[in-house]
Amino acid sequence: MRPVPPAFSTSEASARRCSIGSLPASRMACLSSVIEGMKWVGLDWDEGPFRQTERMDLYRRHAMQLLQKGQAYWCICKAEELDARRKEAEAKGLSPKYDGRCRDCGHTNLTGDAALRFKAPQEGETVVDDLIKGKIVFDNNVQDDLIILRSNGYPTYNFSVVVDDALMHITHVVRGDDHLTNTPRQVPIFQALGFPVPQFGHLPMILGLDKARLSKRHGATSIMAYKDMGYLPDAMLNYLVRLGWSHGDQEIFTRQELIEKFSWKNVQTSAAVFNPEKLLWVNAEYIKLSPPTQVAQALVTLLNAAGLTDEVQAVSTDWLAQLVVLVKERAKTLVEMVDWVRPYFGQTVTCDEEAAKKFLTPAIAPILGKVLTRFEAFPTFSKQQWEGAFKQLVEEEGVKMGQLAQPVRVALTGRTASPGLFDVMEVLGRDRTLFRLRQGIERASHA
RNA sequence: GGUCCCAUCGUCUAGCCUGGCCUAGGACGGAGCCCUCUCAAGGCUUAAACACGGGUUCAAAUCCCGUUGGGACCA
Repeated sequence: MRPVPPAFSTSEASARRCSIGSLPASRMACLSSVIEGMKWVGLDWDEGPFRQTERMDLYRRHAMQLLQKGQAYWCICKAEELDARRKEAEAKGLSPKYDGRCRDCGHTNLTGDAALRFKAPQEGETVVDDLIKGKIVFDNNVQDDLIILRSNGYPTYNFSVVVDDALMHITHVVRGDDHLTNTPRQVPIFQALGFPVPQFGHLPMILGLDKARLSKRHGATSIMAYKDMGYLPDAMLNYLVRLGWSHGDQEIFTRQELIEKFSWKNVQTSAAVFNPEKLLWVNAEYIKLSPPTQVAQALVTLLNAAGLTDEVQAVSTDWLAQLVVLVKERAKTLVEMVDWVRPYFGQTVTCDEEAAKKFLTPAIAPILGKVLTRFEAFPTFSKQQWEGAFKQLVEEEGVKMGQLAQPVRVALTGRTASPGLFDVMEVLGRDRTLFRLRQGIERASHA
């Protein structure tokens, strides 16, 4: 899936179409994951998806129309013959295109196993004024008389998309640049059918780290895998759009900005390498910038997945948002955030053994006791007051801040790394802070 | 093989159209420093690129030609 900057798809003249070729059942699963991915990042469409298998009569009708107008003809050459002749031509150094044997024979399809070929113009040139690549000129004399209906009666890709685009009044065809050379094959079909030719825009491909085209092969995870890995849909969209489009030095865009600032001129012409590290950074930015309630909402899914369902149900959404604020600048993904946030659920704390061994020692227990006493003296929690009291004690005891802060941190969170001590206390609340402190002292004294 | 597309730091890119302001700017990642109760975040500094060769011009990353390299399509 190649995301198109939303500005394109919102331009009033165009309906947004999601079309699906004829796929074997095995690939339908793959397709639904594309649709799921589009929905997740909020790429919307107005019509469809359409299944080409349900539109057969449309394609056949238009094919017959071309036949009647003399712009198509039945070809009775067998596949093996064509193969042989192609190889022959190649051996002689000629272009391997169809030799036009049946072009003017006026064959009919009596036997029912002829293929219908489009009479492609053989003179002049087909000019495509691409929205992204600019003017591209193709010589018509290298164009093949391509088959539009196979001998089994099914339309070929290049024909069916033209019929679909025309019938659906598509004004802008924007697709990967792997379709670039299909364009001069399609344009004459629009013209032969008497339809206006839409504007074309060919976006460069996205490559994997190895510079090979991005595919499921080399771990190019499906877009939904990023949801599970804790990426925000807005971050995903921002990264993907920015990959191949730019607006000066700006890196982070709101959806609105994306729409307002989009311009074809700034779409990159060359392929881009997908860089997971930068995506990670963009995601971190979004975690920091997005409304905490929104992040919290996305986090809940991951929390549940991590088996914290009961814990989540026990707390308010407001408190979850507060939690997000507490840890948002240290988590680059929601999965990381789940881990950061774990210690703040429940009454007691799960203590990291090594952390406890190092910081909750008998030696520190007495000072910890004094901390507890001072805190207990306050009937309610106040960041300023508690921090003041703590610092005063540090000074009186003649210890370094860190010497006391780390043991308290371990007592409160069970870990040696956490957000600011007093921010932690605020989220924990007075009672749980005191409770965990007492437990810590208990543990320290008996260590 | 033919046709078409593409080419600026490792990566995403600005600049190219409308040559001079480019001793090539930003971002990710890297290195270093600062801040600091830990971990982050943040701030500052730094290394790192115009694929190559010819032209045109007073002047080219920018215009022209060629080469090389990558890619797509055709079967």
